Amino acid sequence: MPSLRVAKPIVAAKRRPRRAAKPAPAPPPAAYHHGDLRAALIAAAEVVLAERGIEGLTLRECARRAGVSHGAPAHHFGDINGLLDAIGAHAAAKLDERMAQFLANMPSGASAAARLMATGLGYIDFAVEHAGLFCLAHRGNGEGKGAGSPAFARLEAALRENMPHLATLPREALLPQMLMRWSVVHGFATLVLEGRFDAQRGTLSRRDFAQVLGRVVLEQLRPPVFA
Amino acid sequence: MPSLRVAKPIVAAKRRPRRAAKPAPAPPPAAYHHGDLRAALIAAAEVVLAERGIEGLTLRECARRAGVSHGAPAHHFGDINGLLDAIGAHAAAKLDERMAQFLANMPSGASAAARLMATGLGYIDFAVEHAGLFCLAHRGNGEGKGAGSPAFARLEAALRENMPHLATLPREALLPQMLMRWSVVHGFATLVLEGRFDAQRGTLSRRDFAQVLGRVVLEQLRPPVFA
DNA sequence: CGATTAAACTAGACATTGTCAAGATGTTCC
DNA sequence: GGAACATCTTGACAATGTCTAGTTTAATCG
Repeated sequence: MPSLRVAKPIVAAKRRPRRAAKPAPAPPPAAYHHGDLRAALIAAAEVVLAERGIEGLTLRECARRAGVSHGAPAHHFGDINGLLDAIGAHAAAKLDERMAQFLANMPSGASAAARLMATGLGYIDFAVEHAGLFCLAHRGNGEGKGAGSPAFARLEAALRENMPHLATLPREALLPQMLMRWSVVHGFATLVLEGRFDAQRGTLSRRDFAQVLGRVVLEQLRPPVFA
Repeated sequence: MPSLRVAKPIVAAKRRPRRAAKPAPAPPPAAYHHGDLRAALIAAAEVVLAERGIEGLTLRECARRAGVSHGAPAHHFGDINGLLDAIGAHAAAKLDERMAQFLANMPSGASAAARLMATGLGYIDFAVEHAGLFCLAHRGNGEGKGAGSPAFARLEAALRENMPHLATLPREALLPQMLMRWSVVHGFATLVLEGRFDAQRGTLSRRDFAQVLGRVVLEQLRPPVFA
């Protein structure tokens, strides 16, 4: 990284200028020369990320895998941070998907507490299985982040379900609870990713171990506050 | 990073070959040509880290600041990961210092819960004030990490104090509690560092905001489980 | 005390990376 | 058909990590 000087996103912010009327062939803003190179580059990047980790993720390597010249990505992402942000947005969506999936896999009669736990375990599972993506999922201020994200809304709903006597409280009143639970899950996932518990897990895969230990850790949060 | 091939720490692991009898001048293994270049490089690295963040930290920049040639660091750290690990070890020690300091600043009559909270706030404060160092504090399997670290021992002591009825329990019985609390603090610190709450903090500095919000979040953990 | 050995460091080279500028190629629209 | 434009290529440049070989300096030992 040669120039870390001040800030020169010069060619950065211009994603989809216009998408005027056009009943034409490909779906969204499809192919010019290549066929939606932007998506292809992101896909390539995710493969690299899974293969060589975050350290091996390079603009040029992505271009290579996509079969284009090394300068091509610049027009779509401007900067390498642009690419990282794009992957991050995709990753955030996938993370949310995983949580929703864990939630959907619960038996229909499951308690609210069990469903709350499930979303947490989904978060942890995604982090451990896709470490690279997970690291990039928290970038920029894309609208899907922090408060306002679907994940946060799900957390809020689960919490209200779980504590009936708080169901009607204003949001600020249970925000601390939400933040605390978010912190536990995020922190635990991070610690696992840093290999902090690798000494304790025997023959179990990191993923399985994260699930069983994660469940134990999250159990510590019960009984729900003030219940 | 050219070669991510397999693993070639060739000149890596040889820190202090021998330190035979020698009542001579400088303290530990002091100066050969430069005067403990190793320490000077680490110091320079920490300055760079504070000035330009983790992205601006380079072997060559450190060498420049220390006034040595660009190849010099290799003999002390072998790899750039060697330097990062060295800084990480230093950072871990400083993090522990900060927690101990927060603990020491408590009034002598403070409750066990308040002291437990204080160590957590110390953790958070260090993370926010020295983001770069904090990121590197969790690397490798240096003996000061994870279970077995002084911080972990402190946490255990505070927990036993806080829950008298658990004071005599075997360690495994309260390990989940320790992990959970570690996760909250670590997770919250990480979220703050990622700028996740920057929209909510008004004019407060990130550091101050982390303290007040951190306190609120950690309050949610009381009353202590099963108490 | 002088020679040898080894450590600490220098200097040069190389491959790789991010970024920029300029040009070539195809698409869209009037 | 031709202008305007987005897309992509090519070539260049500075900067970085790492390797190799050489140079300087300290420690050791006969």
